This record gives sequence, C-alpha cells and structure tokens, in this order.
Amino acid sequence: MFLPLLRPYIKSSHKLSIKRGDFIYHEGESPESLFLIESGLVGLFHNSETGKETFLRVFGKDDIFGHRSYFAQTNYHASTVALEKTELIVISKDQCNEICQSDTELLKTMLMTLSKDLGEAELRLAGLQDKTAPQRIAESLIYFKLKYPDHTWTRKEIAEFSGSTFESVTRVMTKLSDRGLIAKEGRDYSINDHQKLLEFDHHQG
Amino acid sequence: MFLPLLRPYIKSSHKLSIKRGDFIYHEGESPESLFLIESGLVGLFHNSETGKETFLRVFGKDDIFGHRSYFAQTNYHASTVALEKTELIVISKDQCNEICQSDTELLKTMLMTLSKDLGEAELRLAGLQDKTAPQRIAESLIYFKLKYPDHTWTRKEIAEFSGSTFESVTRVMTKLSDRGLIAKEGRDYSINDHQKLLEFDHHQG
DNA sequence: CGTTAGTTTGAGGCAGATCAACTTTGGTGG
DNA sequence: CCACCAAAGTTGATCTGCCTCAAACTAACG
Repeated sequence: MFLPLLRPYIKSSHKLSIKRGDFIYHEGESPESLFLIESGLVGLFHNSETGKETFLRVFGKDDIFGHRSYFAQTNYHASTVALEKTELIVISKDQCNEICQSDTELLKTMLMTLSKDLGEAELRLAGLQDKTAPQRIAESLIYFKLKYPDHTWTRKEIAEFSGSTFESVTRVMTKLSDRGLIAKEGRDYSINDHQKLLEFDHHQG
Repeated sequence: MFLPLLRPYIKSSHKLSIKRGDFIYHEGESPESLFLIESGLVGLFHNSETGKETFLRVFGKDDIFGHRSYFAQTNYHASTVALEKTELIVISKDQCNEICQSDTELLKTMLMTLSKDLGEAELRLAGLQDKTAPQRIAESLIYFKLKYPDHTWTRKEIAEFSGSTFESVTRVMTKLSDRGLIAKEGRDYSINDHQKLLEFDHHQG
C-alpha cells in the first residue's frame, strides 16, 4: 500500500533480488534503509537466546518494512527473511529524511499503519492469554489464507505466528480437516468453513 | 512527554478529574478525543469474553493516550482505567485534526512513540513464548518500579502485565524476597539486586 | 528417482493455571 | 484513635493443555 505513495520519490533506486530463506537484515543491526516490496513475501522474526523463533509480521507486495526501527531510532528488534522469491526497492535513510520533511500525507499514512499494527500486536498479546492454542492456530490459518492465498505456509510458520509448535499445528489441522472445516491439499490447505473455524474450540472442540 | 509539545495548542481545554478505578473509555467505543495526563496514572486493559484481563500499557504524567485509535481510525481495542487519582486534559478530535495539519514535528514524535510501543509489544509477544513466567514477572517488577516508583502495584496488575496469575506473582515475589533480590514492604516492594533479578530463572531459579 | 525439508503420529512430562481455605493489610468512619 | 472489614495477599493441593522428545512417513524439487 506504500509503493504508490512513494513512487514519485524513487529516482535512482537501488534494487535487490532475493530467494526464499535469504535475510534482508538481522536483529540488532542499525537501520540504514527502508525496503519496499515490488513482488514477493517477507517475514519479520524474533529469535530468542534459547533458540525459540517468533513470527511477528508478514509483508507483501507494495508493503514497506524497516520503517519501525527508522522512526523509533533504535536498532532492529527482529530479523527479516524472504518467504519466497522477492524483489525489493531499497530507500536510503537520507532519502527518507527528505521525504518525511515534505510529505505530511505520507507521515499520516505511516501513523495509521503503525497504529493498526500496534493494535494487532496487542490483541495477539491478549490472545496468547485468553485463547487456546487450537483457537489461535485456526485464526492464523484464516489470516494467512485470506491475506496471501497463493503462498504455501509451512506448519512451522503457522506455529511461530500463532504461538504454538508445528506438532500442535499438524494435530489441529488434521482435526479441522476431519471435520471438513479445511481441506488439506498436499502441504497446502484451503478453507471450507470460515465461520465454524472461528468458533472452533470455543470451549471444547 | 507530550504535554510540553501540545501545551501551546491547548486554549479552552476541557479538564477531567477522576479517582482510582474510574474508566476513561471502554473497548469498542469510537474515539472522540485524545487525553493528556496532568497528574496520576492510567492503565490500558483488554478484556476477553472469557473474563481474562490483559494489562497492555501504562500512561503517566505528560503522556498522551487514545491516540492509537485516533490515528488507526478504528474503535478502541482496549479500555483505560485510572490506577490512582488522576487529572486529565481532554483534546477534541477537531483540535487534533488542526494540530496534525500544521505540526510536522509533532507527527514525527507520534511516529517515534508508536514505533517504540510497537517494538515493545512485539518483544513482549516473543517473551510470552520464550521466557518462563518467573522471568517475565521479575522483568515486570523492574519495569514498574523503575518507571513509576511511587505507585504501589497490586499482584493482580503485575500478573496481568507479565502474562501470569496473581498467585504465581505472589509465589515468585516470596522466592525473590527470600533470596534478597527484592524486599517486600507491606503490599509494596523495592528492588535490591537489579542484575540478579534480570538473570533470575535463566534456566532454573 | 534420490534427497532433504517438511509432515504425521504417539507417548510422556511438567510448568503453571486453577481451586480452595486462610491471613494480613490499610483505609474509613464511628 | 481505634475497631472493623473489605480488599489484597499467601500458601497448599491438584489438575491439565500442550510442549517435548522420538521415530517413521511423504511431498516436492533438481
């Protein structure tokens, strides 16, 4: 959603072509640029000392990323990895500074995006306390499939996004498939019954 | 931190005086104003259908709140409650619109605040996966006492912030007190050993 | 086809939530 | 100022969701 707004500013833009599994930046590094997705899919992950990985956000076509650290003026709090073949436009910090000086509309759009993301993060935080693992997994299945229907999500990705383990995701998906709420298609899946999926495990599934 | 920036805009400001336990707004309502704290303390809480409460953010003197929903242009995703006697300045949506039109510096400050809050929320999200309850409780004890040393936090508040239960908070605090890392003072507590508190339960406490 | 990353299924264990009964604190109003 | 009592905190016993570990299977890509 940002590409159209930013397009006029991008003159001599630096482009980047990467494949699944490639890192764009690592947690702890200092942000030197923003990234815009021309095509592909990128995930933001946090890795703990104990080796546990958490899937924080997904970025798709026309999304910007790296902006949170830029505005917070802190180092990256998480790492970004390509989830599939991806084409990026790299915008330098200097270019950003110029743009932010002049374009109030862009600043407001950024404010809206960050505000929505903060709301989502906090609702996920609350969800980890008051929803069961199967509920959160069912919600993640819907979220991923609605927002990025063409990507085949691994059980591991779904687990790290929903706050669970890939074994639990497998078990829940088997159950959901048995009940006809989803259909497994190789490693991929499709959603049959949206509504029942949201009500799943609403105490006792 | 916002009051100084906003002070010049506040002419005929509406003021609000409330006591502990009073709600300022409820989850689901449409945001009609922003709030600025002249004195006191306010908590942002999310309540689930099952009755579980999650403590999302704290706001103190000079902090603004209600801004996330204003910028996201969505209804409130959580409720705000006074944690002690509090004096508020109420800023109408119209006033906000005017201010945002003209003041780029203020927009940038807002962007920084939201970016930092998003980072914190996501690190807490990750922490719920990869840290033990005692670790999270110890961190919350530090966070609360450093940021708001004069407030006496209840076990329930600490629990809802750290993602635990008040019984677990009690047990952990007893253990920490026995080891001399904190000192219980009536219902309040003080911190004796910061460093060891952070290392607590770093696998096996 | 061979290889490897991804998936499935089962068995077992444990951190921490829940339930319950009791004690302490500190505010308030007589 | 003290007595009272509701709110807050403590402590113990129990219970369970789901994580962990393990082992065998299968899809998909070169």
